[in-house]
This record gives sequence, C-alpha cells and structure tokens, in this order.
Amino acid sequence: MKKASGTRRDTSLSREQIVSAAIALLDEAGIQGLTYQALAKSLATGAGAIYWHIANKSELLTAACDHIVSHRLLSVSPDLPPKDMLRSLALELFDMIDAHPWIGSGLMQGAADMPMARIIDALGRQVSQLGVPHAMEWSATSALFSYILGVAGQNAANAQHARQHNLDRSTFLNDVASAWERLDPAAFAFVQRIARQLPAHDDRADFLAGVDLILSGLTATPA
Amino acid sequence: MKKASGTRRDTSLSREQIVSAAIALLDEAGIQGLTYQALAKSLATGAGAIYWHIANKSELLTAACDHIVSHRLLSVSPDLPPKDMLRSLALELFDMIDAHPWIGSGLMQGAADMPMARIIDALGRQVSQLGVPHAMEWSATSALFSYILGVAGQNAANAQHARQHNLDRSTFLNDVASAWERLDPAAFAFVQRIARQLPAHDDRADFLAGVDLILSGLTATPA
DNA sequence: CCAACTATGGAACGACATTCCATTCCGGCT
DNA sequence: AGCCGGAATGGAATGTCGTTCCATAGTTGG
Repeated sequence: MKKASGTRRDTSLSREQIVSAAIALLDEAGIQGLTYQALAKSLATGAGAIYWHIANKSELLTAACDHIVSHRLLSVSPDLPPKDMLRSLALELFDMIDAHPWIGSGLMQGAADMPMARIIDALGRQVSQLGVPHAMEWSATSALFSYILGVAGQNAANAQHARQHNLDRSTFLNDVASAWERLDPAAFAFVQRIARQLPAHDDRADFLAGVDLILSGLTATPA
Repeated sequence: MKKASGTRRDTSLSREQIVSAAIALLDEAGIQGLTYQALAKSLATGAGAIYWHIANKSELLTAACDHIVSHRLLSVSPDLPPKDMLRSLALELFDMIDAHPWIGSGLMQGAADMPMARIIDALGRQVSQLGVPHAMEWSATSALFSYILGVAGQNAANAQHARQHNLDRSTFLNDVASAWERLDPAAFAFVQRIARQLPAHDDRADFLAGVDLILSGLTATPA
C-alpha cells in the first residue's frame, strides 16, 4: 500500500516534549482530558509515535507527576530547622496538588515509584533530622506521606467532580454542605453540625493544621 | 423485529442483589474485574437491566463502598473512652480496606458522599467527645479522615499493581525495596536507608502508629 | 381486557488504550 | 555515491468498556 499522505515532522519527538504536552493537557482538561488522541493532535503526530517513546498511559501519567514533583521539591528553601522545613515541604506539596489536582490520581496508581520515592525521601530526611528515634522514623514518615496522599486524593476527586459538573469551588462546597444538612440528624449528628462551616473553611489552613497535629505528636511522644 | 430469544428471569432484580454481585466481583477480581459484562453475566441478565436500577458505574462503586462501610461501622464496639474508640474505629477501617482494597478507589472517586459522610461522622463524634476545642473539631476530624483515605489509596494502588503482575505481598515489597536500594544514594539517602526495613514492616502497626501520632498531637495541643 | 408503567436483555454505539504495519529518515559502511 | 538496517513516524485496525437504545414482557389498575 501507499502511505505518502501526511508529511513527516522535521524534528523528532522526545520524551520531554511528550511529557510537557501531557502536562498541558492535564492542566487544561483534567485527567479525562489526557487521551492519546488529544495528545497526538497536540503534538501533530499519531498515537503510534508516542508509544515508541513511552510504554503506556500509566507510565505517561507517572512521568508527568514526576516532572512536577521533582521540580517542586527543588524549589523549597533549604536550611530551615527540620520542623519548619517539614511545614514548608508540606505547603509546597499542597500548592502543587492544588495547582495540578490530577497529581492525586497519578500518585495513587501503582507504579508511581519515582515521584513517591522523591516525596518520601524529602519528608524522611527531615523527620530524621528532627531526632525521631530510629524505630519510629519510618512510621512517622509514612504517616506524613499517607496524610498528604489522602489530601491529594480528595483534592483530585473534588476537582474531577467539579469539572464534570461545571461547578466552581464555592458552589461545590455549598452543594456538599446542603447535602450534609439534609441527612438524618440522628445518624449524622456531627456531619450535620459541621456542615455550616464547610463553605467557609480554608483547605490550606486545614491541611497545615493536620500536618502540625502529626508534627506535635511526633515531638511530644519521645518524652 | 422479534426478541423472544432468552427467557425472562422469574424474580426481578433489586439494587441489593446488584450491589452484592458487584462486591463479589470486586473482591474476586479487583476493580478491573467490575465490568458490566461480567456483572450482567453473574446476574444472568443484560447490561440494560442493571442500568434500570443503578445510574452508572460510579454510583455502583459508591453503593458497594457504602454497603461495606456502613456494615463495618456498625460492628465496632461502642462504649469505649473516645481515644480507644477512635483507635478501634481506625483499626476496623484498616481491616476493611485490607479485606477490600478496591474501597480505596471507590472513596477517591467524586460522588462518594454517603460512605464518606458515614466515616467522617463516626470519627467526628469521637473527636468531639475527646473534648477538642470546637474550632479544631473539623480540622482534627479532617486530618484523621485524610490520613485514613491516604492509607486506603496506597493499599488500593498496591493491591491493583500486585494483581496485575501476579505478585504476592512479600514479593511485591521485596521488589519495591530492591528498587529503592538501586536509587542514587546521594539523592535518596533516606529511602535507601529505610528500604531494608520495608519487607519486614507491619502495615497494620504502622497505620495504628500514625493514628496515635495524630491523637497524641490532638491531646497535647490544647495544653 | 386493555392501556400505562415497570423491567428486562441484548444489540448497537462511541470513546479509548493499545497494537500493527507500511513507510520514511538517518548514520555508517563499502 | 550507493546501499543497509535500525530508529521513528503516523495513521489505520483491534478489542474492551461504559452507556444508550429499543423491542418486548410482565404487571397493575381502571
């Protein structure tokens, strides 16, 4: 058969280019926006060409996460006392997740080794610096990591849900709050009581409060 | 056209039946095992019939989560001091996640209102009982919830990854550990140091340690 | 006994990830 | 220069899903 249809690209594709294009798509259209069709169009190529450079979608998503995670971790200012360092780290990660909610989904997929290792290492070093007993280093680091992952996951879910229904943040929160208020008061006493605060609350502050909770537990326990 | 092909079922489908069948599939084959084809076959019906009872896959997954979450939450023994109660709750949730790893994925999807509300309420009540200042009730509860969600997410990801590659838990952990050991020692000092402990560690104990970290932070802060 | 409604089951559709493959480009060898 | 083989490309084909459609069957109430 013939195949002389489209012209070939001048410069060849690179993994870098593909990952950048993927990140752009993810930021614009969320995780559902990352399709090989869209990616191929955005790179002016076919799907097959992308597979030459990247094994599959999972690897692509992980590479996108890793690209952003590694950059973000570099940008946190060093030379702070470990506790402040941990707070800075956590906030940097929060802001990252907030700016790129799809990272939550990316990290929860299996095979996200590298980005996870980066985050765990960054946290673990500071935990270690904090003077936590060796036997607790892992569980403390793991706790921080799981907490951050949990927040990331919720953020990703919320962002996706909001996008699918064209809601902005405040409408979304109001919807959740009013749904909670309609629940059975006997079975959901706490949720119902807290519902009113929901629309006004500050995610970032709550996140930091959670980190501080863990940190204060961490420094209180050795005593 | 005619359509007199298959015989009709004697008793009609119910949401309950569908959810039970879905849970069975999820437990056997993981989240990738829950397809409408498989579900329809297991219920001896067509996909269309299922859609009459349940709007879409997201609702199905959420219903499956909710079914298990609500049962599990009932089974935790009441009448303990709040702190012990929180520990019991957390362990019950951990065991639930461990037995049904797909719940992690289910909870992280948007629209998992009910199961989330149940868990948050159960946690929040005890946090409230603990005498935490009102202004902190939400952030404390939210922290616990996010932590649990993070653990659930990791568990789900690991289970899925392990299933896809036919690995048992110890092989999986050994693989991760040796991958971590092969990383650049300068850039991943902590991860590398901790890698050896990984295969031997006890998930459940680590999880509880994390909960205790948050709890001790919670009772230490008011002072 | 006949409308309206509730359900059913399976075929058809559309979106995707992934695979295939004919073709083209390029660097080294003679 | 001329040729060869591997590296890359791009787009068509494949297979799996979720979801929708629709012809049909029970069921119920007037």
